[in-house]
Amino acid sequence: MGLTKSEMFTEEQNEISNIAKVFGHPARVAILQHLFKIDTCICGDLVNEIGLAQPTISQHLKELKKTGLIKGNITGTSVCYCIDKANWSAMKKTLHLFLDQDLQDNNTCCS
Amino acid sequence: MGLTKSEMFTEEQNEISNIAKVFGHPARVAILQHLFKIDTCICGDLVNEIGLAQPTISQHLKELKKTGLIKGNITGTSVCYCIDKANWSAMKKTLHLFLDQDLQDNNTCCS
DNA sequence: AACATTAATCGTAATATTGCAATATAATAA
DNA sequence: TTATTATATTGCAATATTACGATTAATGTT
Repeated sequence: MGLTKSEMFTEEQNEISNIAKVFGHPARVAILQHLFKIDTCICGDLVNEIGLAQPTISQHLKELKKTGLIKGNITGTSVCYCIDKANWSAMKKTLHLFLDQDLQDNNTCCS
Repeated sequence: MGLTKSEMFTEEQNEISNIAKVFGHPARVAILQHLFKIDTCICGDLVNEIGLAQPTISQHLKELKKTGLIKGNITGTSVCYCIDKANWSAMKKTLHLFLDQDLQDNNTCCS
């Protein structure tokens, strides 16, 4: 159906999957990497840098803004986007908790 | 179009987004968390644990297996699924490189 | 005012994802 | 052999995502 049954899962599970979904497109990964690299940006740069059409980039930026990973300041006719450091840190903490789970190494069935 | 233009991005960007896409559904997060918790598993457990229909769980397991995060051993009529530790570690390394990027903190435009 | 520039929004087409009923497959039990 | 049990596969309907042309909105420039 294409409709995720979010209500069946814990808040943590939904939070993790929502974060992951944002990273689940190479254009958004590329945008974030570029923002990290130059540490300041405008949308036009990204259109040239990444090669997708301007409306497509704008749409991806909107997704990133919606989850709070980036923020944008309007400066004249252009918009300056950059990483939202506080939210990035919070997101990292959530993901690390999930990724850094350790196994007790006592599963004899799959070794 | 729903068709990601993967060829426009670096191998690293595609790798990160492919990993993230797997985590981009709460059912798959729940499956992985459960596998970590009990450190051994069969599919039937997951159907009860998670509450989605058996074919749906089976489909999610297939995704997880495809990316190598889990592996399954056939034992009689049931299949024992568990985390693939080596691949999990490799995946973690890739994601950490991306997540732990640091900002030079010299962006004056968005502060 | 008239035009240029930049980014957002709208509308739409194409593809992907999710979920499940029905069915198939495979191994075991009776 | 005939159930029974456990999981996979198929087929399909519904929703989501991706991409972009056309347009709009907002600001800046001449």
